[in-house]
Amino acid sequence: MSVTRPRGTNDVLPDQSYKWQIVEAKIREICHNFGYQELRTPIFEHTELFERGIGETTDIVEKEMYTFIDRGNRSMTLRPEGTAPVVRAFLENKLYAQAMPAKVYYLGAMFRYERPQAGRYRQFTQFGVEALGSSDPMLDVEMITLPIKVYQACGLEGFKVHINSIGCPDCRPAYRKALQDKFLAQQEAFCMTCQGRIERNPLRVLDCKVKECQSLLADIPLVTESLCKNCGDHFAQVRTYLDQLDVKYVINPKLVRGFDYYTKTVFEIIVPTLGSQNAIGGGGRYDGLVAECGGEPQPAVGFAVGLERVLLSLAQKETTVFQAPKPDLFLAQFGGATKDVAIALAHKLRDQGLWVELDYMGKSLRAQMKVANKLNCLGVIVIGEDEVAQNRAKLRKMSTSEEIEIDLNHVEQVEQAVVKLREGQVLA
RNA sequence: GUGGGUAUAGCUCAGUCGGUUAGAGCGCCAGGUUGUGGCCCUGGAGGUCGCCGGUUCAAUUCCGGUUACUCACCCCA
Repeated sequence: MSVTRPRGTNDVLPDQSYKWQIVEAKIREICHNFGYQELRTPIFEHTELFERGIGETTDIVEKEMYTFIDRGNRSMTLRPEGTAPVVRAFLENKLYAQAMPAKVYYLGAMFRYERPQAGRYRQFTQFGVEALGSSDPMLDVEMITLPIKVYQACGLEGFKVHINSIGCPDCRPAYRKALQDKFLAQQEAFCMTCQGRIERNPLRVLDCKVKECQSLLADIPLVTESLCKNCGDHFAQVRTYLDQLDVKYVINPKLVRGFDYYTKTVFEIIVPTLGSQNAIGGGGRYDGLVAECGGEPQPAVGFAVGLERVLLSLAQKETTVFQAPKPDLFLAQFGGATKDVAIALAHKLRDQGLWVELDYMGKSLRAQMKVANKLNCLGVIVIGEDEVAQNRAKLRKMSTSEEIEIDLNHVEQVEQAVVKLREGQVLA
């Protein structure tokens, strides 16, 4: 029996899971403020949805999907991203028949069969937002500002926003052709991967990391100068709103995204200190995807954030957002009747919403105090035979060793003391 | 899928130029304090030296393979 987790997966242990809960709570709060509601889709979908939605020739579809045949001989795929399922749910449940745009978010596990690396896992967690049914540039801007709010709420700093427009079916083909022709003229000068890209997706050559390739791009035409009027106006309006909101960004004409469905606005948010996998969020407009999935054409825009990467970049710096939770009280006892009293008291206090710890290992009082200290308990109540006899006990504030007497029959005395403990006030 | 690095206690790592009982710090447990934590002191538990094979009188050490981790490419969150 193997006790190792599958490659590229992670256990989130108790000393980390509270951080996830905080990030998730921030996300839900901010989505709520922006008016986005959660849409929960299945973990797996019909394989065809991703093949058509993401694009047959993308890396994800060609070699990264967890695809299996189910017992009914259907081809199923663990979702590698969240947008296509949202579009499917939008169409299947006829959300377009309700008030538009449809504003939804999702939060959950995605799966891609890739070689694991820092910030890249086979099962990873994405939070994403989608707005379907409107082409208003205001929504493009919300897709950039919303994740920024999330990062800021988590105490993350030092991220950079890159934006670009990659045009639409009216203007992109011409640009793509122009690039391709230019590259083909000196094809041998490019690296091997780029030579392949020239055929398949010449835009991808733009963000190649090989120096030789970059040096060949000096006088290539920029997408931003090849946009049709509609796309150009749209991009200008997006920038105007961003400026008005004082959002810092850089226009990166070489920013290209991997999925086929993007049109017009694309953006990425990067943490430069994160290593090679440094994009903590990205997205863009996908005005053609709804039609591609078989619905009436609907403009749409969205983004996704990789939570492992957010947590990773947060781990690089101290932040006050992530305070480890502390137990309110430890009830120390000596066994026998004192244990019975401690159990009963713990039960009552827990009913009042207090986090109450007990000893389950038969430890001595001294050892129980050590445990309480190790757990960072705010206070300890020692319950011995004298205390049981008199129905009174000492409550000790661990940070200062201050002690007060409490009446074991009056639970509200303990509650009041805990309020002070949580506030860091003196008890007396 | 391609290339590099690593694998010794729960964690971080020493170490063995191939040789008898493989170490440290931290953590864990107990005691010093027969009813009071942090600091200090003492003691204890805990390892098939990743796995399989080869060379050798002898392998944790050398060699090959394998798996995992890790970094980078590719790509992406």
